[in-house]
Amino acid sequence: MEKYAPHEIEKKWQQKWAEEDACRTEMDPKKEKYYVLEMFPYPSGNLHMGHVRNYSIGDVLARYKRMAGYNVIHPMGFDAFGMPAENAAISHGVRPADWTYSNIENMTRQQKEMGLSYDWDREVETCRPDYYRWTQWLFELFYKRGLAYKKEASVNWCDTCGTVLANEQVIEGRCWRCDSEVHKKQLSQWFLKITDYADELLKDLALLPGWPERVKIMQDNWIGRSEGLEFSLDVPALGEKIPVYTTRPDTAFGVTFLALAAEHPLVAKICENNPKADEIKAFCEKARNQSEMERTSSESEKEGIFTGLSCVNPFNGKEVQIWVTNYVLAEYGTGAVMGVPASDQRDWMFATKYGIPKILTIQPPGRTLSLDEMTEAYVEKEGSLINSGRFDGMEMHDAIKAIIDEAEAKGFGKRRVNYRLRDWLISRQRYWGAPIPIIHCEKCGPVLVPEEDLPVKLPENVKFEQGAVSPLAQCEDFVRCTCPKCGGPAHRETDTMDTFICSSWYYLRYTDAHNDQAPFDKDKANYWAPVDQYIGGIEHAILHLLYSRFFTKVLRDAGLVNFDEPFTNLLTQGMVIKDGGKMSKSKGNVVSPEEIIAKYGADTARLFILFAAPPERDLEWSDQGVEGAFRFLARVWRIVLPFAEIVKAAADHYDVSALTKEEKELRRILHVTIAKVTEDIEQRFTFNTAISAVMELVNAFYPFQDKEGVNPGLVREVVLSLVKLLAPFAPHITEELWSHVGEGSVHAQPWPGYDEAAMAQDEVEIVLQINGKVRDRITVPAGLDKQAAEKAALGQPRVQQYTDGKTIVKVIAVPDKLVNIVVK
RNA sequence: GCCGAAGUGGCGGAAUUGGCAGACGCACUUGACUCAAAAUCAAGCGGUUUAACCACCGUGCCGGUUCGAGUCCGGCCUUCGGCACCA
Repeated sequence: MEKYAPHEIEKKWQQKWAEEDACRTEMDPKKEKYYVLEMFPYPSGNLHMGHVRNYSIGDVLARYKRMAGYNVIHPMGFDAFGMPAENAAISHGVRPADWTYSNIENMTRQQKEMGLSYDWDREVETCRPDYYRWTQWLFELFYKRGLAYKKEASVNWCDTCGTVLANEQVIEGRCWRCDSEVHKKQLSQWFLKITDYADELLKDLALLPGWPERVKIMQDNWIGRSEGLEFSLDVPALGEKIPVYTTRPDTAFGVTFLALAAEHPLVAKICENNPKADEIKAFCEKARNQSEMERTSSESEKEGIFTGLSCVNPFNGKEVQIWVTNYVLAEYGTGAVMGVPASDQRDWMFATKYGIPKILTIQPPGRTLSLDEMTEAYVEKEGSLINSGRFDGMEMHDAIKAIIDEAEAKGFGKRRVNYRLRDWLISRQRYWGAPIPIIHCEKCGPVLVPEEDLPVKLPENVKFEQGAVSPLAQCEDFVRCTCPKCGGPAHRETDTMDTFICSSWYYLRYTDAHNDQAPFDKDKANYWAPVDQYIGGIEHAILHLLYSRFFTKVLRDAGLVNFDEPFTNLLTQGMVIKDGGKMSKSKGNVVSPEEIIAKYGADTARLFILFAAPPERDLEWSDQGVEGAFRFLARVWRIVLPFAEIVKAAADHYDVSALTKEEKELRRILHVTIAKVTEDIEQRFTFNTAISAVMELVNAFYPFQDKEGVNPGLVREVVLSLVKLLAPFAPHITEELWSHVGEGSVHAQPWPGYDEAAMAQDEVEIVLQINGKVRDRITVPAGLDKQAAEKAALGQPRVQQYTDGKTIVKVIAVPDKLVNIVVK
């Protein structure tokens, strides 16, 4: 017998599969489909262990589902636009396209070396004109539906990347990609109106029982729905009204000031003819220059300036001072807030600092607060109203309703729902992205590039320089054009789209990757999509996973797809860590997949990574664990091959009743294993326990290699099942072994079924407990009833020893498990 | 501050419905094979105690429910992750 030599085997079968197009799938409405998708990678140049883990999990599912009889689509592609390509252009002078395509080539080679069962014919690369043509087409669709607009706004700007960022891409005030501090800039930018779908995006989380709870909670928090009252306060001196939003209308009688955001539009008018105008303007300027971190940290100082003006609280007619502050957010609600120091901690701190009065309007149940003794605001949502005129004594939740009703009845306010979610800022002042297909005409304003002129291709004659403005804006040939509407001189939009747009619809393009008439054919998309099982990192919990949901809903409303949600089930895999931390170049703890595959082969790499931890948890890399996985595969090799002749000669059907006791036990273990592996893959995704079950089967089978005259029918059953059970995890070695024992490809075999009857035991060991402590074990016939088990237990000498001279209070018997005797 | 997840041998982990804690693997120890080593095969492997059996202790901590708790309930502690002036 030859030794297990993974490299020859793997290369051989990878070639064969490629030649035979083994993973190619076609739409077939008669067959039930299954869509397995792993998040497509950014072409950084090399696969890392996180990719290996992601793809190994997906490949097990894809291969299993194929064997289970589904028409499986399992595609791969590249999320190929983005900053690093442009940075390479700046620092190394390579063209972003060349850099990207050579990385894709290398990573594709690495993916192929892993033996992943992708239908490469469906591959998409988002930076190719035949893909971004349709990204642009979809932008136009959004535009026509009123979901894309350009507006001047205070936006997040990253100096290092030289571009604006979406809210979702700012993490603790820093850029998600380069970690440099983000600051606000007033710019005119393109947005997608995701807020139009805020309510549905929130509500439909309920349609996703197959998503991890924490991802749904994160999206829920991010959307941040709140219900409350919007009402206006008159400013008699200006003849204006200031609308405010509050979730605590019950505290409306406690308002002692009105707080405006420094960016509030009314600030300019307040400054007209105002003796404090210079001071106010200086304050606003200072607030605007504070970093995101300084302004949004809850610990930072609340500052403000009195405008000298007042407005009127419509609920009680009282005058309240108008202040401009640094802690009210311009973008949320109305950019103005009613200040209630007694019921809001921020307002409390602000009022204390500036000597603004406080009025207590809520008393908690069971105790009496007084302002003199309070050191902080009472913010609990419990209690009843005081100092609130006609609402005094009312329970606060009832008061919320009553007060909103009154505001609506009197016409100065209305019920309102607010979201934390903001519209998606999609403009990027960068080159390597899909150009926004808009032409700016002096006469006609912004005009869509006609559909037949798409794609708006990226020009190639551009310069890349550190710190320069977008290369596209400097490219005269690109910028200058004529208006499609009036034919007059015009200029192109030079911003490109956020790459998250490209990745918001790629899973649909896979269903019809070569279509040059439409982004995808409706029937094909509706057959294959939604994705049945999506697998990827938790880092996309909000970003990509929220954007894709938004896209899907818009496409549904446009009649392009007939489902509400893109990803029916989601599995968020844990990180691969080593020495307690995430693998990273800076920590120097990186293990390269290429090295591992070169040393042990892809099957070992896959098996280790699937065995070391359940998919959702972080996985600690262990070089010795990899050795163990390799040893196991070699063990399988050694147990299967010597039986090849027997297996080939034996018949499929054999007389089970003729098996010896040991043989029968082996067959029992086999069927238990099949059931266990099937359940673990199908329902729990616990590949670690599935693999351990196969190891136990191999351990049970091992002694049989030395035995004479083992039943050939049983040997055949065990060997063929074993190879099939392991096939999704280690596709190459199993294919090689299959070529010695079976016909065709193992991956085209039906998944083995199990026989409940074979799983049954004749005898079982039960535990005998005295007061819950295990004192003995006995073997009894399976299915022995309670009385008989009890009797057998009480007859045991060890049991008698413990019960002797004591009173038996109670006996609990659980058939096939235990007998517990309670004594006193 | 709010929300969430987790805490089990030397290590990764298992115990799916409240019923034998530690499956499987790694590491380690011993034996076989070998001139020797590696590989392989066989056996052992939570702690205290013991020649051995036995016994006692043991799933972050304190308490509760139960014949029986890693699992359920109440109260903490620690670690990690997310959100964080959203009115």
